[in-house]
Amino acid sequence: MTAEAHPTLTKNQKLVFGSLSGAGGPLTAYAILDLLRDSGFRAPLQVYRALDKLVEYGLVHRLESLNAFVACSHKGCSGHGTAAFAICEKCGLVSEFTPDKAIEALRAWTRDEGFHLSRTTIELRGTCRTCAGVS
Amino acid sequence: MTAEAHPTLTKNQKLVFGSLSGAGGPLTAYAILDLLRDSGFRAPLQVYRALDKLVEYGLVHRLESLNAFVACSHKGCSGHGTAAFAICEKCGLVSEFTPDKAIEALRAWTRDEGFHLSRTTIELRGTCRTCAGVS
DNA sequence: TCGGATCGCGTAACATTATTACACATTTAT
DNA sequence: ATAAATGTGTAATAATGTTACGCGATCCGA
Repeated sequence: MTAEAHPTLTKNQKLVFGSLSGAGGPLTAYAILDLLRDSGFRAPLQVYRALDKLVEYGLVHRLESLNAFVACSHKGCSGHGTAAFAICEKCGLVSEFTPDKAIEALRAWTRDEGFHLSRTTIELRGTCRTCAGVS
Repeated sequence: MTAEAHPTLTKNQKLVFGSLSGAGGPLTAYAILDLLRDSGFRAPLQVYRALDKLVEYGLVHRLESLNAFVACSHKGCSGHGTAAFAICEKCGLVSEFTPDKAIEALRAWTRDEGFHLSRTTIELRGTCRTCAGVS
């Protein structure tokens, strides 16, 4: 849970985090860039640099299977453990959750193997309750 | 484990699967393309089409966090369930395993949520026993 | 056995995602 | 005050993935 404080955000980091928070869902780096052109952003690197830091601070997660980024759902987020994501392939809804049992099972494997874990990606693809119901 | 037979592979599928099997580790689509130029491959699409099918048949896995592909480690593979991957960031070693407990825990979550699961990605990043020992 | 439907294949062009290289500015610690 | 570290801006380029189009082979029903 590493509830460590993160540094205060720089201007660009605040802008990127703001656009992700406002989006209510995942955005690609280039989508963020487009949103922030009015705020003076001109190049992808400005976005990627801010995202790197935000991910490092635990304020933003990267969705590997989407090549996109999403604000952490912990509202007053100050860092936390591994998260999992369920991604609806119909409506795009992304649900963040913390599957403690699964995480512990994976950790047990790493202990047995002598694997030093630094980062865990868990992403579920499928159809959310609403879309599954509609069929 | 859905031990269903897959269709016999086409020429391109065999070539792509062969290059992945021979590699002993993950390859990007473009790395495969380069390996197969001598066999007549000219364009990325030839690789991606074959990979799509091979993934569908369960013979190949996609590593989302690497944008790469790896042959399934089940030697005489004829399809199986969800796999997890531990990726060493020092030496590039990728270990495939089947974390049944973790998978069941995730499935339990999907049942509670009414989420219809179609595909599960579990990828661990870190340092393998050997590289961790070396420090 | 003819004809359409499906599937695989080849090629070109293009779209999307991410990084490298370089220069300058700002902040931080001494 | 100054050196080091961090953040910023810009341009160019690399890496990854997709769309569009046409052709040939195979499968299958009429």
